[in-house]
Amino acid sequence: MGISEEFIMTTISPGFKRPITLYRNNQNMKKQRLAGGSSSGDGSLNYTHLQDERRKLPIYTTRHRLLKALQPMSSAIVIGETGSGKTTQLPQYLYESGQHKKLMIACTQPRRVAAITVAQRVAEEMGDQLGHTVGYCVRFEDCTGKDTKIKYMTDGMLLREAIHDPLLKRYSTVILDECHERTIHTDVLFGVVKKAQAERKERGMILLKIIVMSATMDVDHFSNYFNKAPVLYIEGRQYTVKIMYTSEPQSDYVFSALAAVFQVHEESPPNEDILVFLTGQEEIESAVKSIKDIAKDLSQDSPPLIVCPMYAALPSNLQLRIFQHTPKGSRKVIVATNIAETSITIHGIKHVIDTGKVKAKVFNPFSGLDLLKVVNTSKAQAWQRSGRAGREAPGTCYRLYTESEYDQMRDNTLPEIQRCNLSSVILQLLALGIEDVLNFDFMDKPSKESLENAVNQLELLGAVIKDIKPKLTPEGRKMADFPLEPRLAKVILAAKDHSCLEEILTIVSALSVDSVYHTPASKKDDAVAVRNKFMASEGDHLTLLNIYRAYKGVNCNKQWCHDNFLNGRNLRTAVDVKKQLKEICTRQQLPVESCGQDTTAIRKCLCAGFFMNAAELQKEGQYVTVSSRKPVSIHPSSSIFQCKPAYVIYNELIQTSKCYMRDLSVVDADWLYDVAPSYFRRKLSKK
DNA sequence: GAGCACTGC
Repeated sequence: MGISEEFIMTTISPGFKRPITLYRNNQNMKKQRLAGGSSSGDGSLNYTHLQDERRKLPIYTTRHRLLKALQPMSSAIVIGETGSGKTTQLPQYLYESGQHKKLMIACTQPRRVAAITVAQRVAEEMGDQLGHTVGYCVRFEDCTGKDTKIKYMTDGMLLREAIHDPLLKRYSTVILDECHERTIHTDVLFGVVKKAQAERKERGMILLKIIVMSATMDVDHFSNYFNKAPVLYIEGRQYTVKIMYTSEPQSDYVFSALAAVFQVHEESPPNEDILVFLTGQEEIESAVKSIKDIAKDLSQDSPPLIVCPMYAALPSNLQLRIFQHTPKGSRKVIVATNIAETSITIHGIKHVIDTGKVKAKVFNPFSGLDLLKVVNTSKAQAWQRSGRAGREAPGTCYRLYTESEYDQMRDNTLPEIQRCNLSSVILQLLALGIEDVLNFDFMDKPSKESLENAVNQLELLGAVIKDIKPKLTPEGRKMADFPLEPRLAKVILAAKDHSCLEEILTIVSALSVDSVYHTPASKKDDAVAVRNKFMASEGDHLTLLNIYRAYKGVNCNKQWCHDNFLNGRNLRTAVDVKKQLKEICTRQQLPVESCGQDTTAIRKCLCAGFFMNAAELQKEGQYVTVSSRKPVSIHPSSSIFQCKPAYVIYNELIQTSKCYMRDLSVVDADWLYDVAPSYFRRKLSKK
């Protein structure tokens, strides 16, 4: 093994070691050192103060040893807990020491906000204007310049860049941060940077240094993949979090969470805020209501409770409430989804209540259907959650499950790449010039079925030709240029033949952002009634077109969105997406034309990308899918729910009480045959 | 006649 004692700065103990056991309140209580400390500061701090701050970070004491160790290494794994300063400091150290060799240092993040805020902080620390030496690059925003040497970016962005430059020639170092999260992008990047490194070496070019940063302890896996790369450990700045387990398994985790909230509320001094992890919007809204109702009946002596819901679909103005300072003498309770696990950090949290549950997309390989289901978290997730109680001071985490239930949890969440449709990934790898995609060097290889599925879908779309190895077609190359799933990219390319790219770009943009609808549970009927005016008889795609046009017609007015139960944030994103897609179309010399009122042209284009998602009305009034004759129904939220057209196409199937088609358009059988004659001949002969 | 976690290009 390449791990040398000399390189191990400090060993830390994340949650996989046996902790000390104490007892109180009949509950098993445990003591554990956890991630803590905060590295983000406010923007007004001056340069000298910031330099002091930098020197106080745990990573600072190891600076020289770290640089000396990294100098000769082509690849390294850096393990550091939250608060160690690795994300802000390591790129600076490499730059200051000249190890960047005049090329850029890339540091990738799974999330946009992280890339932006870290870059801002580092620019400040260096006393430099953002976009000069230090910059960031995320979708819709490139804040880098000709002098940029340290570039923070989303992992997806580096992957996009790699399509046009597979050897990553502008970079001397690529730091892949937060690798323990195992996003589909970092997992693909692992293989891409490894290949670039080998090829640059072979061609005698400047070597590519790869640094993989992670909070995980599963270091051997990472190290082995990168040719037994050495592992460096950096100490974190952490506070003790007491872990409590329940003595008995809980049958109703929402009820237990409410009980826990009020137990903590009674036992703890005010100003110690509580963070509760639940699974979804509805559950959270109802829990928030219950907490408020119960709080009304509490005695006058107990501190006032401020209860805030938090989930991604919550409008931004309501999201901001969780960051407001808690008035002295009261207590804030935040009820959140796993958005509070990594994406946002809330100050003042002293108590975490962890139900041990999360809503996750579960892929059923037998039906080929996605299903959103409440499942148990992994151990890693549980530790991530408890860490949220120890960011600024020692805290407590109440786990609403027993210790033996904890022991039965899987260690890590399954990497995204093993539970997703891979058609985008395969298309990207082919565009990167990877010849043998089915045998690509993944750190954790997806199943053979899942890879073959993806290739088959791409073949249907005309993006690849199946030979001994799948080969990219010129059309596939064009599709890869779009930041869209292949089916939607295909719809755009098809628009050329129907002179309706303007409308198609709008619909595709609206489809590729989160829901443009906002439906508060209490005003469901109002929302449906008000939005009725946008409904198109041809289906949901044209309804989206109507909404987008109306939104632009009022100059993207926020109040109008609110009045019409639409999500302004997501509509705004759709406008940005459309602009970006339009630029790519212009580069590809696709004429952006409008078809006016001709919705037939639009629906024909949609068929080109979604013909494999067609359903046919049966005599009994039931729909079946054309691909597998599976019984399906129109989702009640669809604008054609009341109608019974002979043929429809849909964007996705979702299994709940029934198997529902979502986002539909009414189509003509002839259009389907025209767009994929051989596919439908095959399907016909099966009948 | 129903209900949708979270990211990202």
